[in-house]
Amino acid sequence: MAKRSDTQGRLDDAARAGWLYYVAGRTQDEIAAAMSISRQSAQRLVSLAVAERLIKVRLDHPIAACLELAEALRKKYGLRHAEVVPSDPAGSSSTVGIAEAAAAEIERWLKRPDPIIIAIGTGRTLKAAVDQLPPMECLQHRIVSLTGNIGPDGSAAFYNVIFSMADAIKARHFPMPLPVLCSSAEERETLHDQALVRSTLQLGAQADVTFVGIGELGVDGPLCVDGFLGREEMLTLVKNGAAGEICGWVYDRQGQLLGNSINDRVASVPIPSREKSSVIGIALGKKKLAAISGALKGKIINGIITDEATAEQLLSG
Amino acid sequence: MAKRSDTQGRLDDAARAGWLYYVAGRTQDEIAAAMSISRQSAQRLVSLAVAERLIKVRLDHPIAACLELAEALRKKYGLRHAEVVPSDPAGSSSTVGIAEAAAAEIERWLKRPDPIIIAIGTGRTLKAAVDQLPPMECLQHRIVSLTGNIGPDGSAAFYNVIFSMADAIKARHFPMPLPVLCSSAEERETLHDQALVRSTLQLGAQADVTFVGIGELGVDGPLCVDGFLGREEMLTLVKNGAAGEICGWVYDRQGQLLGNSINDRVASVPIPSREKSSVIGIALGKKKLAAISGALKGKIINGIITDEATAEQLLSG
DNA sequence: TTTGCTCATGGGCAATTACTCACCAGAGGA
DNA sequence: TCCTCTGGTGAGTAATTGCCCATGAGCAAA
Repeated sequence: MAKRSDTQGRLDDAARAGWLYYVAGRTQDEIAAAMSISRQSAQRLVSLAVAERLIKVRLDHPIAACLELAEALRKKYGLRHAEVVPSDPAGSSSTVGIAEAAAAEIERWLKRPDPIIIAIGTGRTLKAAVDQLPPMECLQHRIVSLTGNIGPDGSAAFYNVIFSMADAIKARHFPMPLPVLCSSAEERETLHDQALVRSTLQLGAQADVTFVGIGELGVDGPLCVDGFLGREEMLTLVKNGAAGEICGWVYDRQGQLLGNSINDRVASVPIPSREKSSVIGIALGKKKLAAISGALKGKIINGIITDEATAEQLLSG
Repeated sequence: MAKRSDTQGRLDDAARAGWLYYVAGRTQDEIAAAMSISRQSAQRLVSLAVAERLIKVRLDHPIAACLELAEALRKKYGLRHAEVVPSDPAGSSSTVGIAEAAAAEIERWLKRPDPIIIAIGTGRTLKAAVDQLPPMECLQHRIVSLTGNIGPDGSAAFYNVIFSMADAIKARHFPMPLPVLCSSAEERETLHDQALVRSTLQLGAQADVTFVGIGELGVDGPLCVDGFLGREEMLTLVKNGAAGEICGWVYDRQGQLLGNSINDRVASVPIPSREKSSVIGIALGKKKLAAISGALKGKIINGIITDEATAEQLLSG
């Protein structure tokens, strides 16, 4: 019984010490003097107060909610990187805030002094992010595009992001001199066998970090809007369970690549290893929810940059 | 990337750093790495977060000694509410600790779902408490100031607390468009007869809970320091037995309002009924002892938030 | 354009804090 | 009674943090 009351008294002391430390801002030495104990004991009491959750810290800032969501996402999906930006309340645009955040993240990688390989996917959101990049000189790095740069009509694909990136960033960049979709698996094989293409493919496979957009499916999704797929093909895909697309690779709600689909004809570099490198998806919005969720569940990506509203839906789902 | 010079962005970063440090428990080195800044910058952001009061620390523990004192106070003076916080041993500041405790109590009232009327007095201690409040949405409540918001020189009275409160709390708030002291009893009557003022007076009278500071008298007391009373007037008051003031209402050591004094000219709302509502005084310190004691003895207040040392003196006296 | 001011930065260093180790005291069981 | 286990203590040491200073960028006034 002495033990019980001692424990109680110790918690009181812990509370007192914690109060003096955190609220009154005194040092542990001063607390030790005030309570007539050794400095080490004061330190123990303070850390006990923390461990017993007597001390509650709160952060009054809109960012706090975002950071908590990011932490939750990281935990739920085992991510290497998660970033949540505040939702634009009036937000209809799919790039508000997220583009800046993604640009900041890209910039962090570009600032590294050691040479790395950065792979870049495609998509409007990613393009908006890249457009936010300030001019930089990064001759130590190599930047490689995961997707072909030739559109369905033979012109340059507009949302091939690597050219926008090359405008701002001085680095060696490697576009893919291929269409986005081949007409058949055989054609893809032939094309991929070219020396130039092969080295680019190899480069992509070695990427240290990859940034990709995430496309939703449906007749309003980017694959259709940009003319890579016809309306009928798309409807068939959706009927077969397709939920989203990254660099043209189509997957279902669990993030499993579809086998009997256009995936045989996608000319893109396979998405780099999520074991050995960071693959960061950049997307937000209700329309993309299934696509983002699938990519996370199937571990097609191991990093995400999104907004508050989307993060909440991802966590509740 | 956004310009680093903009204040908003810097505060966001400070919030991020503060969150990572206090909530996630990372070291400043880790934060620096995560945010791609130097460790020193991370440290600056963390201390900025503290300086900007983005970080709020609260101690959640009923400390035995304080509880005992609180219980004794409650019994001795028949109080509805008594709260005692640990004294800062080296404490010179009159707001350390007590402000947090008072803020917690105010927050408890604000969190009530049923609509209530909260009346707010004045004073430095009370202002410090209100400054600790986190942003809240409480549209169901009404907050009314007991004192005028026009200072002796015609400017806005700085320690009129309701405006600070309005910054953090989203609720209907009703300041008093009056001076603190009128030049005569007649002027007061005229002013109080205005329709707008009358409705505010009425609102104040209906308050469910009232928070007031307690001011000591003397030439160093707030009435003099803030220029509401001249030195001579004050000395006369003290000679006549004045011991303290709440919202400008001056009372003696037994808590009886003085009849022949400035009380005829105080424009404040009468202190709400202690029979039907809670009137909580917030004060500590040896200088205020007579003022606090008088307010308790005369039942001008029926609740007190103070510190350990003051509580002990109140009980021994 | 120059000048002067403000403010963020990074380095270095001293103060402060956290952790590990060895030891001790009391409770409870064999 | 003795042993062991739990939980606390102080010392020493490594890690972390706070502060000062010189520097340089951005900006407004001259």
